Amino acid sequence: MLKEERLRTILNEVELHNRILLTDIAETLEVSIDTVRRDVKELDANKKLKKVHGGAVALGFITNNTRNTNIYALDEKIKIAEKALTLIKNGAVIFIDGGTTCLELARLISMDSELTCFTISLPVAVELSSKPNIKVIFIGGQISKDAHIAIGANTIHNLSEIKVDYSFIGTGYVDSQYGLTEFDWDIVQLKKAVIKAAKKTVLLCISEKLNSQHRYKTCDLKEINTMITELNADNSLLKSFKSHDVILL
Amino acid sequence: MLKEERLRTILNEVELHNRILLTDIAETLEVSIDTVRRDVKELDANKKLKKVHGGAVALGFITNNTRNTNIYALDEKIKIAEKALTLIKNGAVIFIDGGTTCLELARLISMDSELTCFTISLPVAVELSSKPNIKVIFIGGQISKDAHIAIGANTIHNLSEIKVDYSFIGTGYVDSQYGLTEFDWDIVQLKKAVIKAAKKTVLLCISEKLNSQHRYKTCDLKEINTMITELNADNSLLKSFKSHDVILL
DNA sequence: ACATGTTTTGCAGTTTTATGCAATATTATT
DNA sequence: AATAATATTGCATAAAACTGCAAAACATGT
Repeated sequence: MLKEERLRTILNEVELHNRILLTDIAETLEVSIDTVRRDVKELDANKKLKKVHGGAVALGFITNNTRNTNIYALDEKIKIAEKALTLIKNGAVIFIDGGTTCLELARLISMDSELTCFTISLPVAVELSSKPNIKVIFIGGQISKDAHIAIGANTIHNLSEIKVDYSFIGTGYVDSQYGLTEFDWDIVQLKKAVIKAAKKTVLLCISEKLNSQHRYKTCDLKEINTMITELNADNSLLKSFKSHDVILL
Repeated sequence: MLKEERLRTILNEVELHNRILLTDIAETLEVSIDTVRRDVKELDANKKLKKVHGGAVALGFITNNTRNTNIYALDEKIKIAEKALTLIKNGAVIFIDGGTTCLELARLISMDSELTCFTISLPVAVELSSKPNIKVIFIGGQISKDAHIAIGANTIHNLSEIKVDYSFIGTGYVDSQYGLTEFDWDIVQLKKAVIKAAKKTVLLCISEKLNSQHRYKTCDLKEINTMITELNADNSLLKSFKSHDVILL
């Protein structure tokens, strides 16, 4: 049996069962345990699986554990969040919006950084509150069942009384002509308040949402100071945004 | 079974039930208690959960009282919460405090019940927001790192503008003579506001806290309409509360 | 076909890791 | 204070991982 076949077989087994024992593989492939060990080591080095004591497990087996939902385009969102993170200086006062991309940003903030973070998002607040040096202020309100954020008049009123250095927000839809739009009227009111409460607004937006629009308008593009999206976003999509300050990965 | 699988199983159990007993895990996984202990220790070191005497609790499942990291008391807390649940009628407007006992109450509320719930506790809000028919209103404020509740002047101000049917609260210490007391002055101010915001206040309190007191006073016992504690609480402890309206299990 | 160098494989000895057990210490509970 | 439950520690054993080495398999150039 060729080595390549063995590697393929091992990987298949791991992906099928999420885990394998080296002894089992050695037996079924009729090679020595040392050979299997070397193979698995190689696969591990190539990030195909994770080698553990006594066997190997599929990559997704270890990670993703604390994440309860499967997030669409997670990799892209993490990259965007990483870029956004570079804007945050120690000691800053920021606002972090709801949505999965913003949640990734909250996740990425290091334990050591000292920040004051306002948020309306329950998951973001939970994530941040475990970081000892982050002062977390939750803007209260009724919690929406779908987005898990505080909404309503009281939330908007509270937002009107603060001014943060940076506001990191998401949007439902964004288009060079129509600006930022949403499906939900209440969300629009909220986002308007968020933008008003910020010296600078940073839009975190996967390319999927570029050049799409909906019924209710949050703001024009010119009110957004920085937009972060993927580099691989279709150039034709991006050129219409070029007149504005767009950071790409 | 691979060690990796065990770690994952333990983590899953913790996240599912918020708490586990080492003895239970050892039995289900068919390994020695020492092994489980080592595993949990490792998970704790990796910040995946928090190890406590006799077991482990999920992160985010935080007590507001360091004295009380004992997971055995949880059974009692659940019983107390179950009793408290009987007071909640459909359509009611209630407030639920922070702390593990109140969190248990939030967990027990059924998916079908229609309620309006105010809270200052992040874990309670997270728990309730998954229930479709509960209107959850989070009273905003700065999130305290230890208790994971909103505190501060804004929180207290917001509380001053609401009136709920029932307020379910916990306390650090309770004594027939000194009433409800706390270790923390800010918490006292908050609890005063909570009591003021309620038509009726229900104290959820494990017997461990009976006849203990601390520096700062929240209120007299007579301001509490109902106190719920365990039946097995020492009778001598309870008789001094008899002049008040005390519900026992 | 042959020699040479490289890669792969299995083996033996050694080191590391995982696990359970027992003795002791610490922590809850009464 | 006494008792029970849980933690910690050191140790023994077994399994697994690592290391160096030599034989086998393979590739390559002549």
